[in-house]
Amino acid sequence: MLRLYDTAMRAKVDFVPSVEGRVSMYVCGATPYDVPHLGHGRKEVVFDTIRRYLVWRGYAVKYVSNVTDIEDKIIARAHEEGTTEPELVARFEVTFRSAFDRLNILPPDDEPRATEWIEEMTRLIAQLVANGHAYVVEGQGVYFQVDTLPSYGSLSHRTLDELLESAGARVDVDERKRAPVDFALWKTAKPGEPAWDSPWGLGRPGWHIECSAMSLKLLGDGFDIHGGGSDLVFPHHENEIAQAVGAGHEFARYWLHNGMLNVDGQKMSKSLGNFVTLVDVLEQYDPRAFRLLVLQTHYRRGMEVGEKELADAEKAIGRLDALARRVRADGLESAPVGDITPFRDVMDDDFDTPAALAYVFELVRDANVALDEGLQDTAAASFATVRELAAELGIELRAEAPEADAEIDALVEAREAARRAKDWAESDRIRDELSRRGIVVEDTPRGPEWRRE
RNA sequence: GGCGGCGUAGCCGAGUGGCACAGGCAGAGGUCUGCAAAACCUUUCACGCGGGUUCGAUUCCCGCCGCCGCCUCCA
Repeated sequence: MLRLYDTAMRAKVDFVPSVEGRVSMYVCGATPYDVPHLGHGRKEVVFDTIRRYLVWRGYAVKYVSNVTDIEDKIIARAHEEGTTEPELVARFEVTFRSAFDRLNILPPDDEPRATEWIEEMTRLIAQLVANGHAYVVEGQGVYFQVDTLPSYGSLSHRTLDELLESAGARVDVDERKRAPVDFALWKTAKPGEPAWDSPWGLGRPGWHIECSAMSLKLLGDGFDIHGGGSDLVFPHHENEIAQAVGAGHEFARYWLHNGMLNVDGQKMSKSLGNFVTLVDVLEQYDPRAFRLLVLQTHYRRGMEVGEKELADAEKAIGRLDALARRVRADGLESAPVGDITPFRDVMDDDFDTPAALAYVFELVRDANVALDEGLQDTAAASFATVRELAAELGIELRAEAPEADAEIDALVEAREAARRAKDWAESDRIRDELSRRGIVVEDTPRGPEWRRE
């Protein structure tokens, strides 16, 4: 039985999809007004891994993740750069997607853009106005009236009183709203801003309404899983629920949130200015190392990331690849997958990827031991399991055959000749020469083998 | 101030009411190697502090200290 931690219940609960064998999930995507940072990367890796696991577990999964392509920050940034909003978004979307591709993130089944679903949003807003949950402020827009919905706060476990007490303590209260906690559903356009038509005049949707409208439309009422970063629990996800419920819909049945990523113990974020871009890290390190690092921490916890952590993870990846090379050299690549039960058991327990990886690395050792002892069948079986489970976690092992290179081959051969002649000075000199060219030579029972570092 | 989370070896980081074999990285010693590399074996180092419940607490409860997140845009 698959169990997962539901934010609303604040507990691990049995996962029972609303339609047997099928899972519908929605994960809040990013607002591409700048390059992606490592936090985006973590979120993508976490939910991609959960999605892959559900598929691997036999569910037919429909995975939807949105692109917020209209929003205040996009407008501001486009203005700064003297470009248009669509151009800005298109440019950064490419950056996001290519970074995600390198992380082996599967594309969503559907990736709705906010601007393509305006009509759906205005319909939802109109419903909220009709139901008495929203009100219009002339010249400003439409607001959701929080105190009309008694269940407000159920996800983030806050009461209206608590919210009213702290609201305004840190933020300027908008004078036109009936209560400080009320939030915008529709924002009236100022001159020069991109705008869409609506029953309340030209304007654009509020951030929260997008996700409610698009998730309900694409996945239907009562879809199974809604995910996102833990910093979205309040107010974003709370508001999504309010909008859907207020309009008479049943919303997500399970809420999953990934923990934040810390640099030197502090949350990494745009506002703190301590963020590291995903692009930089993926250029400096094997993208699989970042993925491994993310999965070595449980998804709900905060995790530390820095150069040391990334370098360590890269070495761990090297260990996997080294085994793959060994196995390929022995021609043991095809074997049935062995025991996956320990893996499934820990993954079924709220996606415990650190424990799952521990099992994978135990199998790596088993395979190496078997190879050392000449137990080829055993080795092949362990390796097949390693490869299968690593791939399930989105990590592909590499055992590239060294590409043909006459010059390198000649050097390696010359070194071999020197070694045969026991001319160690010469053979070491050649090895140093190769090393300068980024070539690693390993002397194996089958003779010397080389690869690029 | 309100709500929540966390504090496990040198670092990252799982887990558990019953001896702490998690795992990765690093350190030490060894096997293999001409030397390496890779691999394997052995090994050093840890449950923040104080109470309580219990036969037994790192695990459950309370308090304290420290750190972090949310309460505002945020993954």
